[in-house]
Amino acid sequence: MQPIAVIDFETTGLSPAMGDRATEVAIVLVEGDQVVDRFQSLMNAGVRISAFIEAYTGISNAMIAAAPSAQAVMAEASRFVGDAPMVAHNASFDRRFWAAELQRVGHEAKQPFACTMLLSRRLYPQAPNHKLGSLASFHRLPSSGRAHRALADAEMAAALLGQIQSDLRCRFGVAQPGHDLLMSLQACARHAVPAAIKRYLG
DNA sequence: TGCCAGGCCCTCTTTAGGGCCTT
Repeated sequence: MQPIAVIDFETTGLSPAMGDRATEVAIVLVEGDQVVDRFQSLMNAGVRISAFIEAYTGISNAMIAAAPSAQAVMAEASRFVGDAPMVAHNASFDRRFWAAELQRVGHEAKQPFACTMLLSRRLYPQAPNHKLGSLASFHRLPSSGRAHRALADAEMAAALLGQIQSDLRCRFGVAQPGHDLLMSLQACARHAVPAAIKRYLG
């Protein structure tokens, strides 16, 4: 069974195109329902962290100063992920930083991304909202540490992915929901989810 | 407690605008 790499970045802001950089990355490897490996590291990209971001993430300039270089961390993260397809919550955000930080070390971001936020909007329209923490509460998923730190959020996203896969099995009878089904579902409008499942099952 | 961007999606729409979500 091919593992899925669930990733979460902490960063200095919202846009690598505006000069924002990653400050921490965490990746959780999932096979079926099981977390089989974890990678987490702060990273020093040589940029200052604003007071707002420090309060938001708990990651300080002192912590970053003592961290390994962004180049070394991203090279190791790239090796850790390999060719595994990837998942993130609001994946458009993490995909941009994944691509931007890898480009700086000469690596290509070739992995496909599925998004637990888009999938949750399709599968759980009754949820109060689709923030990661809210969905974790909605599903009563276990807490795994301080919110807005990379490993805790990656673990939470992995647990949400497990919930999604479990619900696909129960609601639609899909035996082994894989990354290809997740990609298919997130590309469909909300009302077309059953049709997407039907196409997936052939 | 916020701004920056970008993709998705809803609706008072489609010749557009704005909310959500990520840090």
